[in-house]
Parts: sequence; C-alpha cells; structure tokens
Amino acid sequence: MYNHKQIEKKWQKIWEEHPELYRADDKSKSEKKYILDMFPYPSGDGLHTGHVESYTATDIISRYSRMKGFNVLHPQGWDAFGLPAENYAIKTKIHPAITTKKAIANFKEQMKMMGFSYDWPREVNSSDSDYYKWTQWFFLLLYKNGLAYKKKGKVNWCDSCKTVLANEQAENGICERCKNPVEQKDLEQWFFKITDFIEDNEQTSGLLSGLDKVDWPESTKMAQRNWIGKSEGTTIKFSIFNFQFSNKFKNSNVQNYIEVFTTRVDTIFGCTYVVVAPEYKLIQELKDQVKNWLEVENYIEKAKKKTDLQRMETKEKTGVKLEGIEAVNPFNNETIPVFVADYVLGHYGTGAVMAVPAHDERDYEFAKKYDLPVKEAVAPYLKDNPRQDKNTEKRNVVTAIVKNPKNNNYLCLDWKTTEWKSFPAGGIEKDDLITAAKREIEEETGYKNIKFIKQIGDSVFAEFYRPHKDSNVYAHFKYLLFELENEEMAEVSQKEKNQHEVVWIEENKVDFFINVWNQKLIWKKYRQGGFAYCEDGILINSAEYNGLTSEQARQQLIEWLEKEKIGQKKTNYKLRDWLVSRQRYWGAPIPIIYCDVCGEVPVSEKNLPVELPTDVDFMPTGESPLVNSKKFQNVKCPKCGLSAKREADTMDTFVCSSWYYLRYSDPKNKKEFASKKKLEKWLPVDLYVGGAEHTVLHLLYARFFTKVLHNLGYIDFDEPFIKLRHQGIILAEDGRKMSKSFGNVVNPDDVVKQYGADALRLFEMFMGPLEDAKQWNTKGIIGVVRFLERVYKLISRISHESKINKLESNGNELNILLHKTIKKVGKDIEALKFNTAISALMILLNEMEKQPCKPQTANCKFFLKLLAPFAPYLAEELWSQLGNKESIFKQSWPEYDSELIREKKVILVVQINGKVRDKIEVDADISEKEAKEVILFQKKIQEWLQKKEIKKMVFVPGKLINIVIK
RNA sequence: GCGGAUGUGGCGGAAUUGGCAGACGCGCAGCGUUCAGAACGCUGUGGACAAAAGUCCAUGAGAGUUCAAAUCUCUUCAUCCGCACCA
Repeated sequence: MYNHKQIEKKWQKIWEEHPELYRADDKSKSEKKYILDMFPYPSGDGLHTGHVESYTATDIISRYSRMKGFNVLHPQGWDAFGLPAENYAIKTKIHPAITTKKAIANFKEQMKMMGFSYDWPREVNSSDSDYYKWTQWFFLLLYKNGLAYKKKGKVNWCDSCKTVLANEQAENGICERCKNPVEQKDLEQWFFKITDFIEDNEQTSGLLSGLDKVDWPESTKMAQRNWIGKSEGTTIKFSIFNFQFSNKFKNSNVQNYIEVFTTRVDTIFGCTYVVVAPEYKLIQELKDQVKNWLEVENYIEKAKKKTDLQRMETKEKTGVKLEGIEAVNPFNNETIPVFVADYVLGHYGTGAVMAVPAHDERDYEFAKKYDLPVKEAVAPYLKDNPRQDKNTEKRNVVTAIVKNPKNNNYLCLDWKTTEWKSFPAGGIEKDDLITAAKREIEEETGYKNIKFIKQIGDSVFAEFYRPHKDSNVYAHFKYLLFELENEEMAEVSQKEKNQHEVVWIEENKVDFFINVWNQKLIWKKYRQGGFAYCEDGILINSAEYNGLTSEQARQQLIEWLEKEKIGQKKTNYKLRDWLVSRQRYWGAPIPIIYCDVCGEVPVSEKNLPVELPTDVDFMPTGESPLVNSKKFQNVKCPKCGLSAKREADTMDTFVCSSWYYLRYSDPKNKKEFASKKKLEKWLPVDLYVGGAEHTVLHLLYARFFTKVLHNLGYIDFDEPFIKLRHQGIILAEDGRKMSKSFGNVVNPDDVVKQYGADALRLFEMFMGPLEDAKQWNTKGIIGVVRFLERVYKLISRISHESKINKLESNGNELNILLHKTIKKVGKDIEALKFNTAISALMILLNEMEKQPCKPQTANCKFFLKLLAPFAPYLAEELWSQLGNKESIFKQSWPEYDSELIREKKVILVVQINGKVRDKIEVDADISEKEAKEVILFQKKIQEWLQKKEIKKMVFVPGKLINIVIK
C-alpha cells in the first residue's frame, strides 16, 4: 500500500544528505536558469496555501529544468526585517530577533516537508548584519551619486505605527499595515531619487520604457505605468489683470501671473475661470489685492487641516473667489475670475489649473455650484474617433418606430426632419413601416442594406449620423426614443430600460445632443445644461483655431505659447521620490552621522555594517527607538573626530528586498554585494513568481535599484526580472479570503499529514491555471490522491512481481500516447500550465492500466520521469523500487520521437453548412481532391445531400471538410 | 469615473494560428465486490424531444464578419482587481 508518510520521511532525509542534487553550479558551463520565488516574510503563522502554490510552481520548473540539463539557480531566503515582526514583538514583548529566528526555522521545516528543491547553502536573511551591511552600502552608493537626499516636506505619518510611510504604502490616505488614516507631517526625511529613472537615459532604459521589453502580466505593467502617471501637456501663464504684463513689473520680484498645467490646451477657449490650490504660494503675495482676504485665509487654513482622507470624503467641490483679482486668458484676452479650491492639488503640476467647465467634469460641477459660465470649445469629430468601425459609413441613418400602447398607434420618426408621424392603429402594420422606412432611406442616401439594429417590444431603432446644424460635425444617435407632441412615449419596461440604456430626449434638444458614445453621462449633463464631450474633437468657438482637430490645435497653440514665452510643453508624473526613513527599530540603520561642524557625514564603507543594537527598548514613541541607545547614537565624527550623532532612523524594508535577488548569486561574498563575474553568470532572473500585491511597491523599487546599478556600471542588465508571473489567490472553501477571523484557513501541515506533500503539490497545481483565483475544495483533493495511489499500485506491482518481462508487449498505440505525453507535459510545464500537464499524466495512466498485460518497465520509467517534478517523493520512491541506484532527479528528461507521434491516420470531420454530419478515418496527408471524392460516397452524406445543389466545399487539410449547400 | 482582467455542465476547469464545445478531475446515478459499510473496480452523466437511430438547442446577453465563432469586431450586463479631484 502507498504510505505517503513513510516515503516522504525517507526521502526527506536522503535528500537532506545530498544537497548537491539541487546545487547551482558556479563552474558548470551548461546554460543557466535562474528561477526565483519572492522571498517570504517569515511570520509566526507559517506557510499558507498561497506560498505552497507559487513555490510548487517554481519547484516543478526547477526540477524539470535540471532534468533538461540546465544549470538551475533556485534559492530561497527571508525578508526578515519589517513592521509586522516589530509589532508582534511589541505585543508579546519578545525581541523580534528571537521571534524571527523561530519563524524562519519553522518556515524552513515546512518547505523541506513540501519537498521544495532549494539550494539552501545560498539562503539569505535580510536581518543578518552580513546582509544589511550591503543594504547600507547601497544607501551610501546612492548617496554618493546624488540619488539619496534629505528633504523637509510634507510626509505621510501613521500615528498607530509611529512612523512615516512612502506614498506607495499610504494609498488612499490609509496606512497599508494597520489601516489607520495617515496624517501629513512636516518632517525632514531621506528620499531616493526614483524619479530620475522614469525616462531612459543614455545607458539605461527607464522605468516606463523598460516595461516594454519584459514578459510580465499586462495588468502589472499597467499598474506600474498608472502609478508613474505620465501625462504630457503644457504650462500656460495667465497674467493677473491688476498686474498685466508691463515693463513696470518685468523686473519686480512679484510674480505677475498664474501658471497652470493642462493636457488639453485645445479647450482653452472654453476656459472661464482659473483655480489655484490652497497651498499655492502666490496667494500669499496677493494678500493686499484680495478684497475678501479673511475669507480666503480662513478657507486655506481649513483646507490645510484636512487629511487626504477627509479631502476625498467630501465629494462636493468647495472654494472661494479671490475678489479683486482677475486673470487674463492669453488667447482671447478675456478676463476671468480666480478661485482657490481644494479640488486642485498643490503637489501636482503647477498647483493651478485653467477651468473648462464644458469639457471637464470637475470644473463643470464647480461651475454649476458657483454659477460660472460654461463655454464649449471642442465638438466631437467622428473621423477622429478611434472607436468608429469600418461600417460606420453604411449606417449613418436612423429611424425609430414606436408603438403607443394607449391607442396602438405607431409613431414613425422621419429620419430627415426628425419629426414624428403617427399612423393609426390597424391602418398599417409595423413591418410595413419598417420596410417603407428602409426603402426610403436607401433611395435617398444610396446606401444599401440599412440595418435596424435594435428591437425592443414594438419599438425599432437604428443608428444614424447626421450633420450638426452649425458645423460639419456628425452626431451619432443610438437607441433613441423621442418624446413628441402629446403622444405618449411607448412603454418600455423598466428592465428593458436598464438593459438598453434607453435615453429620452426632447425633440427640440436634439441638435444640442452632439455625439456620444457614452450617452448616459453626457445626457445627464445636458439636462443640467451644458457639460459636453471631453475626448478629442474639432475646435469650435476658438477664433482662428476653429475647425482644427484637437491634435492639430494643441500643436499650434503650444507653438504660439512658446513663441510668446508664456508657456511651454511639459510632462508631469504622479510618481514622487521614494521616502525611505522609518522611525522604527527593526530595520537596517541608515549609515549617516550628523556632526555639528561637518554636518551630514556618510559612514565610511569600511566601517559597515552599522550594527543594529540589541539592547534597545523598541516600544514606539514616535521618536526612533535607536535614540534610546546612547552607545549606538554617540559617535565620533569620521571627518573631524568631534562628538557626533548617528542617524537614528532605519530604512524601509523595501530597500532590503530591492536587491536580494542579486545576493543569491554570491551570498557569502565579504568584499562585494556580489562579484561581477557571478552576477554576469546568474542574472537576470529568468522567471520570478510571487503575489500580485507587489505589482507596484517591491517590483518598482527592485527595478529602480537595478537601473541605478546598471547606470553606475555594476551590472550589465537594466531589468531584473525577465519573466514575471503572479500566483492567483487561493480562497477558502466558503469563497471568502482565508483569514483567521473567519476561521476558514486551510493549513498545509494538516493536508500533508492526511494526504501527503505530493498530493498537496499536485492538487494545488491541478486546481486551475496558476494565475487564476481559485477556491479551495476539500473534496477535490481526493482525485489526485487516487491518482497517486493508482500510480503506486501499477508500478510497484512490477518490482514486486516476477522480473520476467519477456512476454510483455504493450501496443504501439500506448507507445504513441507515451511520446505524445512526453511532448505535452514538457510544453505545459514551460508554459506554466500545470493543470493540463497533470491531466495528460492521468490520461496516460488510465491507458497504461487498461493494457491487458503488465506495463513494461521502460514505460514506467518514462512515466516516473514525467511525474517526478510534480510528485517528487513518489517518483523517487518508485524509481528506486525499480532497482535504480541514482536519484531520478539525476536523470535526463525523456525525449519524444517526433516521427512516432506524427499522425498517419486522422478522423476527417465532414460538415454540411457548418454542422457535423459525419466523421471518417482517412490518411493524414489526404489531398483535397481525394477527400472530396471519398466523402461524397459516404451514405450519410449522400442522404443529406439528396437533390441539393452543392455551392461550395471548404477543405482544411487533416481536419475537416465543409460542404455548403443551398 | 478611468484602466485591466474574467464570464463555458451541479462544481474545479479543457479547447485561443477561427475548424468535432465540455478533455482531466470532483460530484451524482446504476452495476460489481462485501454480511454490511468504507475503499476499490466497471458503466453512464450539458439541456430538450425520442424506444432507438437521431434531431434540435447550448460557452453571461444582443448584433456583426465568416463556409465555419467559446475564440475575431461592435454593443451591453455582471463579477473581481488596480488607480482615482493627477487638470
């Protein structure tokens, strides 16, 4: 009987004694493959099912690649510094070094239990001084190259964690760790200049364009691009009316303009006011001119007090007009009012915007509230609409036929005049109306095949485009119902309304209703009176720029601005520099010393590491805990020798995890973070697998580090992870997230105890594609358990029964299937499609069991090799039962015989009008002519073809033939 | 709101250069084995009609392109994820 406990225990021990099985060979000449898991944070809870999923995936690929002859680097380590460990320590009053050590031991134990083939001698631990020495070294490297700097400014402060946070860790104004709202504090902090690497430089591809050359999930690339938030636009100076550009002020220190940033200069003629953020410095300068200064000051004070969260909570736009101040639109010299409002962000762009209520929803809302004019400047232009499809020209007419339920009259929309005609009940049929309308339209326009695209109950609708009355702009109407005269609208059930987004329009407003792909939004705004279309179009009401497309207009407008020196092209980014200081204990100390005389002095490289003291009270106070250690803090200045103080903040843990993948190539190196030779040998990472929660933070930071090192000549690649995949989340059986509070956590230990590690590995891989979210199903595991048991039964039978294999002869068909499976499993592993690889193995096993005679040992050996990456324990055990002395993982992956698996005979599918009517076996390479002859003699086909005229026959070699009949 | 992804039997999921929809597994049903159960083995298993052969319907919904659509295009709905007053 298959005893997983015994087998797994046995091989765990043997593998432990032979670490060379999984060793990455620094000297080997074979092609390298670096397969990496995101190193885990060792929590006290141990491995969870998600870890098992991604680690099994990389383990399968590692084992497979080794058998394929690659020199595989598959290491593991510990992201040991960080807030969770420290918070746990605070709670339990046990030092984080102790709890972390314990957790690591537990993790390692569990990983060995799962049979993961890590190269343990390369293990790294980010909280070891051997490791963080180099984290500090990187800090100094950045510092020396002007990429680490200290700056006072508004930073995110979490009062619960008592530390500052990076923007990335304080999304939506909430602390990523403890979910408390984040405050803004003015503090002096260390930053890394990540913004220097957004765009390409001479040596290195930027964070943006680098994404184009890596094989990553599209969603992850998008998230990064989004986070970087590049937008190209222009700045424009709006002179202040009271300070109109004049020689008098040219040399004055007072700024006499408001500079705004916009991506839509083309809408400038629709600009009816200007808004500045409360933080906008110029306001203070204008103090004397603003008549309602008290009110303005009051508003600014209030806005400053709000946290980001509060700002977002109140969706209603508020603001105050700066009385006595007016700005001038440089294009038409109109004077427009200036507001201060907190819907404009101080830290983005120039902190001021030109407001175009007709084309910007936020401006529109504000304009409505404060009763400001709405002026359109852009009308939609059909030709420029990227979503226009190739049939648009044929469909530029609409009509609607609607039944009035009260009197059963039909209303027919005259497509030319958009007037409604009423047809009395019974006098005419709906179908006749449709036909008549179609004919009329066809005759008038010359367009054939007018199609009515929608029918709801008795109402019929079509699409059309017709010229706007003031311009050549085409409007697109869709699913329209017109309300007219006293005829009541045809009744459309609520459900249908929801389904089809029926838009109700009054006839006399039709001409205002220009365009629209998203008519719901636009129409609502029209009802309120003025908001229009926001995408690119053609300019209207824009003086000499009328008629230009947005694209052309932007170009010309910017040219003019640059010529007049009142504006220029500009690119803005949302990404800001990376704030790395943390007022916490459990992290790598920042290697800087402050001297009263020399100021900021970096610790010299030879004095690294700056050891984290162990005798510190780590309870958070808001001040860095390291301040408490006099021994740590009081030092001599490296420059002048006078007494000085160490920086007491530690580094963000993401700094530690930004370079760990480099260290694995040379983990014991005392002189460098890794030798150039070894970096060249092993990096970049060929496959990186880990959770999707790291799409922005870790992956962006790691890329930044790589780019810095590349730029400074340390490494020869500028993207660290060539191929990246995320494992999908495994949900609990109840469909919710696994969580201690729900009590629905599946513990891998329990599953292994009951079914074995092989079963758990196999099951998690069989559940579905690696990247999909999956729901745990306890019943499902029985399927793979049965599979393993049947494998054991089948193969152990050979070794236990007689050794006479002479008479055994498995059919050629089985042999073909075996070779097909070799091909399929290999291909699937490479494509990370483990679920279908396993199913191929199941199919092969089913066939082997069906054979009348005992399976051939040779076939079993093939089978075991294919199974080995998935279920290493069972495969190794049966392999040795077959009398093999050397580990199965030292064997090479079987080759398939491509001649053998070439199909000689195929089932040709015979379709008639696209429906399968017959299948016949023919030679794989049958010619079209032969095939046609053969199938026409088939009885079934003849029956189908009786007296019918064959219009056409389509032949797909080796697959199918489709007969088209009348 | 913007961006991304997904939608196929009772369930997990196969099939993506357009070419037999539902591989493999779970579950369920019947039979065998058994004193009985468990386990195991065999058979069946998308829906409708039919004794059967078979026919028709079916990949969230609606249209389109095509000899042929789960797959391509458009529209629409739902769910999940990311970003979100970024001008």
